[in-house]
Amino acid sequence: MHRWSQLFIPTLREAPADAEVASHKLLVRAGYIRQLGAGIYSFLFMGNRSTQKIMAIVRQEMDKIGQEFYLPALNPREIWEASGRWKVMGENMFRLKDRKGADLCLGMTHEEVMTDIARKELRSYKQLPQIWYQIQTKFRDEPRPKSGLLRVRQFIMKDAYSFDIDAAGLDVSYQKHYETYCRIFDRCGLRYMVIDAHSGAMGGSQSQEFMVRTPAGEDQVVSCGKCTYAANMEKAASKLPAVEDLKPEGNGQLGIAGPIEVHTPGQKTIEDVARFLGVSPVHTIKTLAMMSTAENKAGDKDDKGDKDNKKAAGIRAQAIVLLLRGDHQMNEAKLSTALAGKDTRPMQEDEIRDLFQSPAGYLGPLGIDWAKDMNDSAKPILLVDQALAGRTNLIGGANKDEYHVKHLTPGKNFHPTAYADLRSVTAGEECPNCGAPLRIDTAVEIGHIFKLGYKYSESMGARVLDHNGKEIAPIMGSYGIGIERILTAAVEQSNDENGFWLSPSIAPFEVVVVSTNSKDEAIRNASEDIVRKLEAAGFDVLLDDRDERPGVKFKDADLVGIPFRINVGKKVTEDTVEVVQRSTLHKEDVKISAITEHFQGLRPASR
RNA sequence: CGGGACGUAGCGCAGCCUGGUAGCGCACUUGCUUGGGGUGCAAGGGGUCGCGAGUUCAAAUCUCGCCGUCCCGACCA
Repeated sequence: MHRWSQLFIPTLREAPADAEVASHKLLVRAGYIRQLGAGIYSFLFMGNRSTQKIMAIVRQEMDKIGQEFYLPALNPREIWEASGRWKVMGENMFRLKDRKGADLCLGMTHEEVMTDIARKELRSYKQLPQIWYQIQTKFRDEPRPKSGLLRVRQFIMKDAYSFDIDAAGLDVSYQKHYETYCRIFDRCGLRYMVIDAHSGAMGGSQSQEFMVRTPAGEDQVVSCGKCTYAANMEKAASKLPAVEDLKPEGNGQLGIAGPIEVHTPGQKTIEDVARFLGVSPVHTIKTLAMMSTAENKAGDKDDKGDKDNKKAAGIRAQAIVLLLRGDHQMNEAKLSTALAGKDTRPMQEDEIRDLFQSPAGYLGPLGIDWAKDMNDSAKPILLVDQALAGRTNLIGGANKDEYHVKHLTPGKNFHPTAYADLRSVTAGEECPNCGAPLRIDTAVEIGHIFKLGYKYSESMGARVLDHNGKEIAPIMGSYGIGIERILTAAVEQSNDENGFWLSPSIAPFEVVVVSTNSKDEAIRNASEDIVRKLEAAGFDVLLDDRDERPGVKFKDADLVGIPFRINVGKKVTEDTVEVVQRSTLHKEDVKISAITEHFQGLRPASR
């Protein structure tokens, strides 16, 4: 029997001043966690019970589709060199040396170790498909740990990897994970959404994230209120209302006029220029100048050391000019996708002047010899956002101080290297599927499924023989769930000023029995009797037998996340206790003799 | 890594400007009291004032350096 009086559940009336978000404050106040350092937390009794239950659910569901492994957190440098990520991970990876001076790191994720096993062991298509998973501690040296358990440097992750002979097989493995993840999050009692995610340029053909809406989240999620469309900001699309182009000016001639320079003294921002010329920003072009930085994030399989990379950098750095509609915002992830994973940085003013002979605020597309296609690395690339395709008579920079140009028409007056989706969606724009207005929310990512493709199997040399005896690389998927984030998200979405409530499936206890007066023998006996009965029926029950005033116990019971409370008071003489549902605070009298049946009735059918 | 704030008892804070015996609330201990929403009374225990230098007769307080934590930004397969 779990007696509160004997347990360590250090509840706090006030949250530490450090805590900002609800889940952080409440998990500390409820005695679930304590902070050890920035982004490093200890789980105490209650917190550990909850995460253990979450892991049990994850295991049960994952065991239906895969096999559990347990891989080392301590990894030798070599396998990370093999995949090219020793370098790519940069400062985000914890690194250390052993006594012999050999480089080691703490795993941030386990594609390398899993693929290493695969390359050593898998030989034939007959061994495929495989789904391997583990529940493991990950380490990431976050530049800025924050928001309590939301962004930490050490955390538990369930990570799974699939190996298939072909893309069709990967589709099946991916779908299995999708369904499994839905079951896991459903069982954890979360309200979540599944969104299309940015899959990067690394051959990742599909990627979805499981998100929980909360103001504490760090991701921006675009979703449709009417249909099921939902996507990460980095991927989201929208329909734009048609824009009526400006009429060409001049002697009444039809069609499109040629570019005309206009004097725009002191007008630097889009808003200034639009106002000055008496037009809406939708008729203007926003010009952004970027410089590609050397490394190809997705690529570099062969990490030959600093010198070679720097040399390559010198060759590959390239100017990239972006054109967007004046009122649109550039999205870096989309830009990266358009550039096949290349990193970019904004150009310096003097670079713009040197390259384009234009002052920084007045850059425009005219008179520059743009690259013909994306592979033309000798000339600057002109990337034009799709929203400008088909538009006419736009206003843009004249490459000349205090001058803009009217009557710019893409494809006519200048020739883009390519069109691409480069802009961020904003709230209220139309859903690409159904046209209803889109909303944007912040959310926290609790799971991610990802079609990896061949990146790791190829770079690390995993090969199997196919039906024809031909050697091929297996195609992989990777699938993650943040264990603590399930807890955190659950707290974020179910709390009030007095505390939080978890689903019975992941709460440290399903019921707390409050003995309202521990000096009263009848009450005390009845309380223990109820606990015994419920435990016999398989419930996790906490008995609050502390010698405290009822008010103190009620406050604590409300705080600590337990979904049901039984108040044992004077009515025991009438065989009656009060059952309180924490989420609704709904109270009802229940006969002690029928207490087990009462709770069995509340249980989900499948168990 | 850039910008900002903070560091005094387990938690929340005052004291610092104007240098001189370290304080409040909660929590904790003991006794009494109370017993359905953090009961009341009384008596107690607990602090290297983040660390290190410096100035001074004297430093929580002034100066410098370091460390730590939080927030904004950058970053976030």
